[in-house]
This record gives sequence, C-alpha cells and structure tokens, in this order.
Amino acid sequence: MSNQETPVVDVNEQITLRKQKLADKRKQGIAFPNDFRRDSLAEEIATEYGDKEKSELEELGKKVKVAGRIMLFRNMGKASFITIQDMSGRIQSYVRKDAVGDEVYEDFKTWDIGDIVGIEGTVFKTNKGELSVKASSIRLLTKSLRPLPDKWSGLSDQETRYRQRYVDLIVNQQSRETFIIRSRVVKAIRDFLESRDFLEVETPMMHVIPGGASARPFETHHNALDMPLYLRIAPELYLKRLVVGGLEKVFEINRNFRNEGLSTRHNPEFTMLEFYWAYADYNDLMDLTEAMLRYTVETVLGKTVFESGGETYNFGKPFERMTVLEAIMKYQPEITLEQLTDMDKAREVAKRLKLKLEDSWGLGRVQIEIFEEVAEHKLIQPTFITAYPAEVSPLARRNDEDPFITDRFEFFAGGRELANGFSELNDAEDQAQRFKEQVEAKDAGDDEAMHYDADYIRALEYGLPPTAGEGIGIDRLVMLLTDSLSIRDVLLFPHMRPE
RNA sequence: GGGUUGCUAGCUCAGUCGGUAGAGCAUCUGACUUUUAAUCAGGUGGUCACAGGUUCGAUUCCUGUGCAACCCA
Repeated sequence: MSNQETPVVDVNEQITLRKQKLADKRKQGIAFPNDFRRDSLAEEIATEYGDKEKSELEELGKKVKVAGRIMLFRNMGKASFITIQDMSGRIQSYVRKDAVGDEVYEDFKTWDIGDIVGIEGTVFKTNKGELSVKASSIRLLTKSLRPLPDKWSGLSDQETRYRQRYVDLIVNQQSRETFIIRSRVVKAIRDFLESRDFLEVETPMMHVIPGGASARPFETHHNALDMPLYLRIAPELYLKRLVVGGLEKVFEINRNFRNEGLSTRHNPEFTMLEFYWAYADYNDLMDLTEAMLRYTVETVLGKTVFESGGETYNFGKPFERMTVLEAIMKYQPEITLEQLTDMDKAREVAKRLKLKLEDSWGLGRVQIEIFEEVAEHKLIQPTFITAYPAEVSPLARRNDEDPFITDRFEFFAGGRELANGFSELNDAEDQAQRFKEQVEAKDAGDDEAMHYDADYIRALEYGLPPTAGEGIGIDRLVMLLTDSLSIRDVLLFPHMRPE
C-alpha cells in the first residue's frame, strides 16, 4: 500500500499541487523516512535556554535535534524563518541557504505549512530576542497533502472540530489543553484512590443482564453463543460482587453506554469513576469525595478557586450539605414541608410547576421531580444533597430512622449532577424484593426499569459487608474544570451522525 | 419530539431589495540573508449544503431533505 496514491475525495488545487510534490519526492527515494531521532522538545529548549542572553547562547553553541509540523513559513529569499510545533509547543527555526546547502534550500522552499520536518541546529536568539534553532540541516519527514486552516483564526466550525479532531488539535491550543487537563484529572483521581489503598479493577463491558442503573442499554449479539449481550450501563453490580469476594476497596474508571438522546450533557458513551468501600457509609463517602475533589482541583489547576461558565467556584471551603426537601424549600420558600410530605399536596405542587406525573409514581418520585425542577440548576457551588427517597434508589440502603428515605447523596456543582453515592443495600432478601418491583415496573412499560439479576442476589447471599459506593461522571467534572459548555468539547471523538 | 438559527473559496467571513459572487489568510509567480499573523507587486481558485417549486432568470424568494449549533419538552 505504501507506494499507492492516496485516494482523496474532495480534491482542490492546493491538494493536487501537494500530491504532485509528493510524487516528485517518491521519485527521489524514500518519501516517508523514519530514521530521524529528535533529542529536544520545543518547551524543553525554552525552559532551559529561554532566559539566556544572545551572546551566552552563541558561546554555548548548544546543538539540538527537533522535529514537528511547520505552522508558519516566512521565506525571505536566501533565508527563511519557520515555526514548528511539537507535542510540547512551538519553536522557531532559522534556515539559511548557505547553512543547509543550495540543493536542500531550493527543495525546502517548495515545502508547505503542515509538512513535518526534522531539524538539526544550534540554539540561538535572533536580533529581536526570539529563541530559535539555527538549522545546519533540515529534512522533510512527512508530506502533508491537505492545507491547514487559517493560521490566525484557526478552526472555529464546531462540526469540523468534532468530526476532524486531528485538525482541531493541530490548530487549537485550547482544545489540546482541555484534553491534557482531562488526562490530569483521571491521574489525580487514580493517585488519590490508590494512595488510600483502593484497588483498580476492570469488570465486563458486555453484560448478559444490564444492571446497576436505570437506563436503556445498547444491544449486541454474541455469534458463537448465539445470545444477546448488552453494553454495560454501569459496573456497579460487578464491583459489589468483588467486595463480596473480599476486595474491600475497589474502583474502576471506564466507559458506560446508555442508549439515550444526545445533548450538551449526554453522549451515548461516557466515562464514570465507580468505587466501593467496605465498612464505610455514605457520610464517609461524602468526606472522601470532598477530599478527592479538592485534591483533584488543586492538583490539576494549581488552585481551589476557579472560574467556569461565568461563575466562581470554591472547592477549598467545606461543601454544603442539605437534604432533598431542604433544598426544595431553600430555593422555593413558598413550598412547605407539609406540602412535600403529603401525596395529594405534593402532586398539587408538581401540577403548579407544570410537571407531568405518572399515576403510578409514589410520593418519593414526585418529590424528586419537584427537586429537579426548582433546585437542581441552582446548585452552583459544590453541594451534597442527601436523603433520597427509597422509591428512586433501588440499590441504596434504607435509612435506619426513616425507611422512606435511603442513606444516599448526590453531588452537584454548576447546576449539574456530578456524583451519586450511597450506603449499599446488602440485605439479599430486600434486594430480591426490590428487583421484583423493578421487573413489575418493566412489565408495566417502564423500559428503564431494571432486570432481575439472580447471580447478584446469590452473591449478596454470601454476604456483602456493610459498604458504601459511588459513581462520579468524569466528563462532567472535566467540563467544569475546563470551562466547557458541551460534553463534546471534552470527548476526543464525540458521537456524531454520519456525514 | 417541538422551535430558532446557520451551511458561500482549503480556513475565517462579507454580499447579492432575484440578473450565477467578494475580502483576509492559505496557494501560485516574482523581489527580499534576523522575520514575528514578515513585507511588497501580480495571478489562480466557487455546482453559493442537497433536491424540488415560483420566475424570462434562483446562490438570493418558497417548500422539503441532510448536517450542525442553541432553546424548550
């Protein structure tokens, strides 16, 4: 294949010319050499020599080998300046005809912005003081056949940025930074949990029974076994099986798949951290979550107070904690506790808020609908909301004093739910009963209700120690830390309809 | 699912009250051995998203489709 012409669909004059240049290069020998080895990155050179005086550098005569993509090309006759970009940043190179030789220089003048080059030369400073590499030799390593976007305005078309992320990453520094931050967030969380003796595990992505959350799954098919399989909607039930098995502190950072609509907050596949902690409850979890998020924000951004979406966030001070009902009354003071705890009155409140209620919903579900309508989007600063009704928490442990609610919380910041955690239900008989209720709901037409997972019940029957577990949406956390309005901005390759 | 907006050169954008289009960057030719979005002179480049309709004539007006962004449910 390497000697084949690349088929190009949308050919234009510039592409045709570049293909001709590549064809000439093929005739001269190896068009795609892979024997150049660099010894320096742009940023390393800047860090090491940026502060030195012009004369100091001349004395030093530091020789470097750099490589990267040509981003700017300023030809001034018998000498040129090019700016190349590598994984660390950009550096300028000064290419003189008398330094690289007539033949190379004439060839070099035909190279294009976007081409990938290797340069050997000396670190120096120009008269204007810009740190540069004075080329003693320069080679074309990869011919680029497609012109890059405008060197000044870059690529701003959202669709192209998502569909051709490679181009976005070449020209938009901010996009590169977003994904560097994303990587640092995951690393910070991993370091934090490992330092507290959590074990990282990998559990199946393909489930026979999709469980651990309420959502519609993607379905696939195993040919050899001739059976349906589901892409997981959550790893929860497998991680808790591991706690039964004695892995008392486990976590997994991986993809979940939910067969739902697309929006600025939803992608069919998204990344979740889930972790389980034996001999702990939801209060311990909130403390741990607070410490982990504070550590993550501080490690990644270097500070605990930051701006995002026009708001100032403070992850340094203690996170607020309140119950679902307290949150409703805080943000809608005319609603009383009495109205929220009486089924008929709560339904009246919901009706006034123009919420659409199903007849089958109990008081707990109605309360949550009201909460989501009046409070959720107002929870800007980091806040834990507790005391979720059992009706909407099929996997959470009931509260000892009030069996109507569970020992559960959700964590909010920026008006978005970022985490969900609770003391786990470890009563096998109670869990079996709740699965049955879910199956009844499914039979009644709720296609987000859960299946009955008999093996999970069997695992619980061996005994799940008292345990707390939590899931944190990594994409939404990264959105907050990178000031991104859409989940697509924090996914390298977001789901798009076919072109 | 409903609504609004957008789709014009490789990129970023103008524009045509209906007479088939412009700018900057990129590209091409020429000048230039310390430039900084280099500069200067001169060129090339477009099924105006797609398909219909109205019209003497549609990129422009109308309808539909596709993709995208935003808002609502």
